[in-house]
Amino acid sequence: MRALSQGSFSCYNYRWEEERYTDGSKWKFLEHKGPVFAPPYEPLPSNVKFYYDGKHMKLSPQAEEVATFFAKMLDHEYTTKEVFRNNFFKDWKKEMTPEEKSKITNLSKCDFTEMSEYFKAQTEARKQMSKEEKQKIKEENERIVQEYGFCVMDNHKERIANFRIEPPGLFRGRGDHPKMGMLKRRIRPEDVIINCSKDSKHPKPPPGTKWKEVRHDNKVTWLVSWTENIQGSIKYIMLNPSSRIKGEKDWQKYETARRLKKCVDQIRAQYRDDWKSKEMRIRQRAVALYFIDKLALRAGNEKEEGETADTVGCCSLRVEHIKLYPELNGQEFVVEFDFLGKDSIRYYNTIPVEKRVFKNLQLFLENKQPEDDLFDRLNTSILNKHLQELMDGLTAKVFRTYNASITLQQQLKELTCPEDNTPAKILSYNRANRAVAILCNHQRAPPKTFEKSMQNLQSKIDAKKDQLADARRELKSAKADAKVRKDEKTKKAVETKKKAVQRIEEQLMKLEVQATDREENKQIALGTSKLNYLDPRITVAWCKKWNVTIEKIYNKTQREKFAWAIDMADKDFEF
DNA sequence: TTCTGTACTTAGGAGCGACACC
DNA sequence: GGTGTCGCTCCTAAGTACAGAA
Repeated sequence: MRALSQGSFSCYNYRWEEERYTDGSKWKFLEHKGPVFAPPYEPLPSNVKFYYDGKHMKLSPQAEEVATFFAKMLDHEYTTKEVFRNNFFKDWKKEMTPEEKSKITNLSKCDFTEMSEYFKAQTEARKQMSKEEKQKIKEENERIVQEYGFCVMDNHKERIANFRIEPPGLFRGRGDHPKMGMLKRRIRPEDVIINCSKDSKHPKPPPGTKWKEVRHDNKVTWLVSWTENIQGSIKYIMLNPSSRIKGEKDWQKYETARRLKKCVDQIRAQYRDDWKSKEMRIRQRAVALYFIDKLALRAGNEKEEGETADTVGCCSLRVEHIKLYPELNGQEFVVEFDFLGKDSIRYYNTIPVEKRVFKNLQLFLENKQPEDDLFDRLNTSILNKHLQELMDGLTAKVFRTYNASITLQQQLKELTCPEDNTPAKILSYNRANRAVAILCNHQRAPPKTFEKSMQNLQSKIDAKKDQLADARRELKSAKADAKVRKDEKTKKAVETKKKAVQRIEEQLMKLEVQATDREENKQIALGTSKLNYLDPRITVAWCKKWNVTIEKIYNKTQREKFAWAIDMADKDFEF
């Protein structure tokens, strides 16, 4: 592997040698066409009516548009939630004319069903379109991608990730979000900041409009930004993961994690030592770091109360999120974690910890209320400052990357049997991947059709087993036949039957492997760790070592994102 | 030190199209 | 040809991190 600092980087699209910028610039030249805006609102046909308190009411276009957002979500349980309904109604009223506002005073008296039916019919009609019509739409989409989906950054044509501006609609937060149902307003050119280089052809705003600003900031990587109205945060249009700028950043991330590998033993020794510190803040820091390292918890930045769902990470854990058991199920010093993490995904885990950690936790809990911070002398900024002193570039999240990648490597070593066939090897890979997903708590809702699809697979397996039994019987009788007759023809028949048995055995095994894999994956999402935490070079090396084609592990998008790794890792790569 | 704003990464789910199967 | 299944892509929310102002 080449050194990062040399900046040489050649893969499918990149066959060049160039210096990295050392002054913090991200590019010298940047040219693009600007964003694609959401299509304008098309008023409903006059036969699609809205009713208030049982009576037809024609809505003004603005009020109607917002009403359609609600109508489109009618089947979702969101619309039954109190918070959602209140937020929606409040924002909807802001879009009404004074007359509408005075009439429509109760959301429960609003009847959106005709609108809802109309949109369902439209979806259905879209499905029923002829091949030609569908092809035409596809081509039009393709044209837009060709025009707006690419930019030029320093001599390279690059794919843009999200060149379409988010359309207006109702905000759907995750979990118990206090702002769910609020109106996410339409973004206009006047809201948009364009970033490109001075000497590029600047994107043109749609006729009759202006950009909010055109700037030329090459210290950042984004092309377009705007401020959304729900949280007041900035949204960006950036490049695709396959781009040079994202690929290098990704590479750098894994290189930082590999540097941690070299000093992690020392860091662990130190935080263990710090459990004994005289200073409370150091003990807290040391215990938090232990959790981040051992359990791959997220850092846990503070959040503004009431602005978002109530979720926590390590530094923001509260007393109510852990329980201490001096003894539980035959194990000593057990900590039970139960809290909502990112995306309101529940983290539940009981783990035995060392006595010192346990005693420290007892100390941290003393005289506190359930809603008090567990680590009251600590936040992510303090923790990261400390980590920075231990290793250049070290932050809390590097531990997640490091532990994920090292786990994959170890698990692959442990689980891969050289004599296994390819499907079995892939099962081992998925199991190693799964170990990481479990560590990182990457969950998914079990697919709605899970039970059924499992049953289907099982009946396929049963059918295959029957088929195998038949084939074996046939083989047996062929053998008996051959023993009696002893001629070429019957001998040949035995060989054919033997092959058939073998083939069916292989098919059966493949199905069984598939069933195991699927069952074990019911509530676990492998994609997130594959995409964000596992050094792709580990995977590339494993594929090369065991002659598994990379296509079996990475799909096209993933191969594009990891082109740098596919290009540079050989079978001996060690994380 | 705390707060705020900004930039960028990480996350799960919806929806859609390809493909297998009947 | 119709239907069910599944993987992929897109979408955008929700994190982390850090700089600079207050």
